[in-house]
Amino acid sequence: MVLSRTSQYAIQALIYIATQPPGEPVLNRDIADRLNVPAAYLAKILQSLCKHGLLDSFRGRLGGFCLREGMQRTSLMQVLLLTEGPDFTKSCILGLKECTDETACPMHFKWKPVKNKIIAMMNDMHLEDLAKAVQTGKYRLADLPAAALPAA
Amino acid sequence: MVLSRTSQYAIQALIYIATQPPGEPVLNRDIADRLNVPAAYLAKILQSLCKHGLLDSFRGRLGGFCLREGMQRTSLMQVLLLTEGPDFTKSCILGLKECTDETACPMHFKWKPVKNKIIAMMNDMHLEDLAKAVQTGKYRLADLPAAALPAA
DNA sequence: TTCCTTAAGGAGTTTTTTGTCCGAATTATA
DNA sequence: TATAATTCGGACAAAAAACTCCTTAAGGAA
Ligand code: FES
Ligand code: FES
Repeated sequence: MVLSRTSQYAIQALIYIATQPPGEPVLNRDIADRLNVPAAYLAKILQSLCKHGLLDSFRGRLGGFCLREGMQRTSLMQVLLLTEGPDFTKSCILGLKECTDETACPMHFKWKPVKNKIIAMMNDMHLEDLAKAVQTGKYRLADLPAAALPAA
Repeated sequence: MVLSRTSQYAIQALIYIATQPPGEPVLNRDIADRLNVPAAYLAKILQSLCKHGLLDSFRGRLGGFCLREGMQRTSLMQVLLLTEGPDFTKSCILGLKECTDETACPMHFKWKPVKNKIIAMMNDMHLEDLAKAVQTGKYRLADLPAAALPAA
């Protein structure tokens, strides 16, 4: 309804990494297993997050991915601007090229406050906090694996 | 950010048809020209809206598409349930299969009220009203055609 | 030094979405 | 009845998104 798979995987992975002890690289394979997501695809996403400075990567034994220093307080908006593109916040819900009060489509003045809510929400959520929420055990980062479902 | 192209075209077309005198079929070609969208693709969408009972279609001379009787008060939600699928309102922003308070992802309790806003908004907007808004001339259904832009 | 493990990077495949084309069916009108 | 205008329906094509595979480079440890 709102985010591409790529964005979803990126956010899930970043939160998961943020739940892990800082400085200890996390394996792509482990993230993919944990999130139940295609590993080769996730690898591309992590690679891109490295290039954009959110993650550090290390090759070889004891390699993997870490949150870059100071990136614990990265907001989801920062992530989404990378994964969805810089126009993420600028779009008209009907697809018009411009979305301003002066070029309003018939949905504009209803949509605008909702859109602003979404933007505020994304600006307001940070990896750190989401990771802590996950660590309480009250929230899920991925679907329950089949093994965890009640036996048939 | 939120709607597929198909949904955008469908809504635009329905609003446009709703601005036209009822009972006088509107040509696919005219809608496509007016909205500046691909005619052959739009035709498929209109065909599907017919099958789902929102529109009536007429072939041959004086043919075209009309809003089905009583469909002036169709809500955008009704349209979106057709174009985005019946799970439109059910999705987790992180892509989890379930989105309930019991199966919450770490974004759930922030996202839920926003999502409910979107749903309420879509339930609240009806073709009739949107069409009237367009008829005031204050709102755009499509990007300005190149012809309407200030000369270079 | 050699082996194993890991990410990097590039090319390619599959699936979904978006968009095109064309012939057949239908209808008003001359 | 012939003709032109229109939607219908199916097949096809292109583009974008999601996903895979393979080779190379780099790093740690035996
Ligand atoms: S112009 Fe359409 S939402 Fe702003
Ligand atoms: S479970 Fe993720 S938004 Fe509800």
